[in-house]
Amino acid sequence: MAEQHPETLDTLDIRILDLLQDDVTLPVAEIAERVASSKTVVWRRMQRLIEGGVIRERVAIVDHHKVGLGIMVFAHVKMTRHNRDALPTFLDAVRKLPAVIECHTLMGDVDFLLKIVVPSVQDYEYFVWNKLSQIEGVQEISSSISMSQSINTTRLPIRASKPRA
Amino acid sequence: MAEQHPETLDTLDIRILDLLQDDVTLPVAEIAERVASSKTVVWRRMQRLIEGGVIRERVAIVDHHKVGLGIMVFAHVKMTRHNRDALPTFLDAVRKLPAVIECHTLMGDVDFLLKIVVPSVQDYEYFVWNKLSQIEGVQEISSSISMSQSINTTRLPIRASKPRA
DNA sequence: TATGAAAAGGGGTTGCT
DNA sequence: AGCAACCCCTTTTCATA
Repeated sequence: MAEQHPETLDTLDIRILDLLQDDVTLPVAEIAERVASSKTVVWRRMQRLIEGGVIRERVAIVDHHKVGLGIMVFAHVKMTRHNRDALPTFLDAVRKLPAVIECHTLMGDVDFLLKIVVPSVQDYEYFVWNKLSQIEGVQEISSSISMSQSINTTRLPIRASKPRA
Repeated sequence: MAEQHPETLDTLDIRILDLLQDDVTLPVAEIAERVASSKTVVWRRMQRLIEGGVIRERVAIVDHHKVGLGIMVFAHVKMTRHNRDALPTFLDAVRKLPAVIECHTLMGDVDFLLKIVVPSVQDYEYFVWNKLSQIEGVQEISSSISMSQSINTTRLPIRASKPRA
C-alpha cells in the first residue's frame, strides 16, 4: 500500500489547490495575488504539493462529446462466487481496455463498478459481448447509460484536515 | 443545447491530445518533437483544440486520500414518480453540494447516479440525512462505498472520428 | 493558406540576502 | 521569506513557399 494518509494542509495550501483545481495555467504571480501571499511562498507550496503527491497530475480534460465518445455507461460487474482469485485477473484484463476510465471495487454484492466511454451504443454492445463478458470469472453485467452529466468535475471540496480523533 | 458534435480530428490532433491528457505541463517544443512535427504547427493545433472546446479545461488532479477525503460513494437516487418538475430543482440543490463531484441522469428506473467524496463514513451518514434526503422529490437513496479505485483516469481513448453513417 | 524561423515578452526557477 | 537575476517557454511577427 502506498502512503496515502492526509497531509497537513493549512488554509494557504487549500486556497492554492482550489485555484489549481480549476486552472493549472494560472501564473504563480496571479495565484499569489489572489491568495494574498507572495510569488516565492506560493511557488514553494506548489512544489511541495506536487512532490508530496497531493497534486497527482496536471492534465488536459477533454470533452468526450467533442471527440466522438458520446456514450458514457456505468457497468456493474458481478463475479462468480467461488473464484476470488479471479479478481486480480479481472483488474489486469480491464486495465487493458482503454474504454474503461474508472473501475471501483464496491462494498456489497456488486463486485465492480466501471465507467466506460464509447462512440455509440453499438460500440458498447460490441464491448460488452466481446471484451467485458469474455473476462474470466465475470458472471453478470448490468449497464446503465448516462443520459447527461449535469455535474462532472475533478474538483474536490478540500477543507482543513481535522485532527485525528 | 450547446454544440457538442464531434470535431474532425486528424492523427496529429489525437497524438497531441494523448500527451496533453497525461501532462499539460509539457513544453510545446517537446510535444512537437514527440509527435514528429514542428513547434508552430503544434502550437496552432493546441490553440484550436482549446478554443474549440475539445480541451475543456486544464486542471490539477488532487489525490482525494491525501486531502482527507478518503471515502468515495456512489449514490443512486430515485425521485418520486409524480413530481417530474422536481428534476431541475434537484439539480440546482445538488449543485450546491460540493461533495457531489458527479451527477448523471441514468436511463431506466434509477433517476440519478451521484459520485460523492467525504472525509469519513460518519460524514457520509450526515450528508445523506441532512442534505441529500432533504431535497424535495427524493424518494429513495441507495449507496455503495467504493473500497478502491483500481482505475481512475481522466484520459479518454481518442480515435479518429468515423464519418457519420 | 500553411509553415518555418526568429524576435519579443512573460513567467518559472534559482540563488542570495 | 523576499528580492532580483536568469533562463526557458510561450506567443507574436515576419518571411517564404
